[in-house]
Amino acid sequence: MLLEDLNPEQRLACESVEGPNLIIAGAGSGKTRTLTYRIAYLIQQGVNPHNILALTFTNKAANEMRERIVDLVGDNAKYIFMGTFHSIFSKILRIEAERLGYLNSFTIYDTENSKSVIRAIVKDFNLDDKLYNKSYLLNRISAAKSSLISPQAYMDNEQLMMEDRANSRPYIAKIYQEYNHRLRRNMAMDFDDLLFNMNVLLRDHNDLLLKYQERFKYILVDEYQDTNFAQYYIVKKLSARYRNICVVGDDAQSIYAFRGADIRNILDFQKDYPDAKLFKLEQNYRSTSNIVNAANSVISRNSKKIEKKVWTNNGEGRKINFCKSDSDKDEAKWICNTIRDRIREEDADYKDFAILYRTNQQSRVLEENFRFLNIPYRIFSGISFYGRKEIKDILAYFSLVVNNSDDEAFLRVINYPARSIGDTSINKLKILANEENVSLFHTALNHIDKIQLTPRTKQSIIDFVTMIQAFTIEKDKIDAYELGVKIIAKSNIVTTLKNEADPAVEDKLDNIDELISAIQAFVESEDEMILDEQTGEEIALRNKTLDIFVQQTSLLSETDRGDKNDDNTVSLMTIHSAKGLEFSYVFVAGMEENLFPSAMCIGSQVEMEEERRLFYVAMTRAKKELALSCAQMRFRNGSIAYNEESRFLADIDKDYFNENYNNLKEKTKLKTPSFSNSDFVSVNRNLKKIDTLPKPIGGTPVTDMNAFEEGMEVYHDKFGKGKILALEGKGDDTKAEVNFVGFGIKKLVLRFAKLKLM
DNA sequence: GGATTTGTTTCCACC
DNA sequence: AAACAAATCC
Repeated sequence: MLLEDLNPEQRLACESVEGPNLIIAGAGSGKTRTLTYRIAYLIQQGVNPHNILALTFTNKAANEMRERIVDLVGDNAKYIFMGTFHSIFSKILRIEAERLGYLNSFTIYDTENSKSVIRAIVKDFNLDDKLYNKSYLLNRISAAKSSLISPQAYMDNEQLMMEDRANSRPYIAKIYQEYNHRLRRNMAMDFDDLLFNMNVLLRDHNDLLLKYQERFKYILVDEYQDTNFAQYYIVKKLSARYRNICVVGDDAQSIYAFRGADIRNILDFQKDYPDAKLFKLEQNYRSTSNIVNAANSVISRNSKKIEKKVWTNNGEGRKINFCKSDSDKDEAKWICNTIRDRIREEDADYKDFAILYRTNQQSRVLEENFRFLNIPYRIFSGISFYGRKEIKDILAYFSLVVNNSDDEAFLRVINYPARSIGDTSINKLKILANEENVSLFHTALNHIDKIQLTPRTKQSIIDFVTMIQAFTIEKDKIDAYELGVKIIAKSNIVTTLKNEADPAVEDKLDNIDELISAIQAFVESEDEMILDEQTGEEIALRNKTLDIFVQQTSLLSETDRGDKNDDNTVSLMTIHSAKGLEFSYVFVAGMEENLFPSAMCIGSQVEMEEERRLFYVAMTRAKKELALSCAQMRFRNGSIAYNEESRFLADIDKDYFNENYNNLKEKTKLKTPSFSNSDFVSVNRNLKKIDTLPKPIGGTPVTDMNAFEEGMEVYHDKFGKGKILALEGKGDDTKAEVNFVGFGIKKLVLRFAKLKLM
């Protein structure tokens, strides 16, 4: 029997096939397994795979799940519609593009493209680009789109307009409007448009709403805690007819509020569907009990959550390993050494290890060490494969061929490789394009005679657009591989690269080869099956054309990238990209205040709770051993940062740590005999204690950080009287070790400590 | 028009 | 520190 491998709760969650269902799945509770079996069970019960829509968090997860379901219930299962929100709805938008006034060859803009469009608008509007910062604007626009607020709705929204005025940025609505206008002119959609336009499609076209409601009779959503309003609304609309909606998630792992994810979607599911059945998967099969309990103690500090108790039958396992090093370099060394030790002493391989960090820039120093020590590694985040310049250049050629209206692509490649078409000529083209209200490509092709250009430049432009046009004519006739290889050859990018005195040329050529292999794999991949609405016949979508390749790749994340399966490498990635993954040994590096939790969240309770959930996610990736590390000194953004250890360390009871941590704390404790509380940070949390402190007494405030000397008696607002034991650093970075009466030795950054001389 | 130098920005996570 | 944009020179 299919479901006999599941535990009782998992099994109940699978068997409840009809109606609204909410599955709260704790970390490591076999969520993917349950989802997989649930879908397999649906099919076994006679549900047509065509009628199943499964929305997952990564494309890779979708593909793995699909394969597993095929294994369980047979080949028919490959027809289920499964993938990320963005990839599924981009496919539907492609099919229905004309309803929205788009061609189906529309381009999907990534963040870089979007920012570039915004920068151009700010320039054209003659606005201050410091005030109208492109990242800020894109965030603002993205937030609006994720909440289904159109430019018009934005202008009509008093709240938003008031916020912008209060921020001295009254023109954001106008920029948003112009941004959308330009995207449309470029026949492009940004990431948020894929969701926004899907909503428009379902809102304005009743026949399509009905068509997809009928099509997707059973809807499953994974990682529901990370859905935003636009996603929530699509799901709500699509499931409104049959109400077979099953959402799976864990509120404790909600980590995407920054991009509009709304935790209320999962918290309020039962309000939306009062008849919803609730299932809780609480048994953790992944981690040791020490890790599970430590993670529980962290998440228990958060206030807003659905009650659940994650537990495990697994053995206690090893205590949490810890290292506080002097610098980021030493931290990296410690991690590498520990990995080597484990591999030598235990039955472990490089692929069993992951190093997780809060910010991408932390990967650099780690990478240096891995290189130096010859430990094979792979960085999953940071500059992704498709973000590399040489790859983006080629993809821009592809985009322009597929969609001649794509001005961003045009501008990127018009003079790369150099064709003697400089800024002056391009600006003339831009002005004319604006007057004619057509794309740059179109202007160059049809209106070139209207501008004054040197014959040489003019010929260059004509040659360029003629070349692109020739490719465009072929785009539906030959497959992506054939056309792609042709474009790469004719564009001369490879030859140009070879002539550059760039030490990284070999890498770049390798990357281009990898891109070509990816196109080949795409062309050779199995055809996607669709159902003919009229006849009910299954049809293979055989067009492996370049436009589909381009659309598909723009939605790939680095974690989706096919690892060369037998890759035995240590994984380096941000905690965000580690979501859903697991490793035997997990290192969380950079456990420091202002880094993790990020400086931007300190001061906001809500954001701090999200950081804490992020830490929870990091901890629960580990199966066998969890190691946390921090550095006293770290290079960041061109300067040295000194940070205290992360407050999250103190969220974990010290019993869960090994001696590395407790010895360190023991030392501190010995130096501070008068502070008897064993919880070494309770000072920070225990407000009562602070309230009972003597009221501040007099003293001289000090502004010059060099005025302090060892042995001086000082006064601190919270810790009271103390004596300076040691000073280190100078100027604004000066730190002091001060022995406070009743609080013991504290290390303080003088700039913030507001010490007074007694 | 193109190369080189100088100045400026970004410093949180991502589809 | 490094990536990016602008300014300057040839």
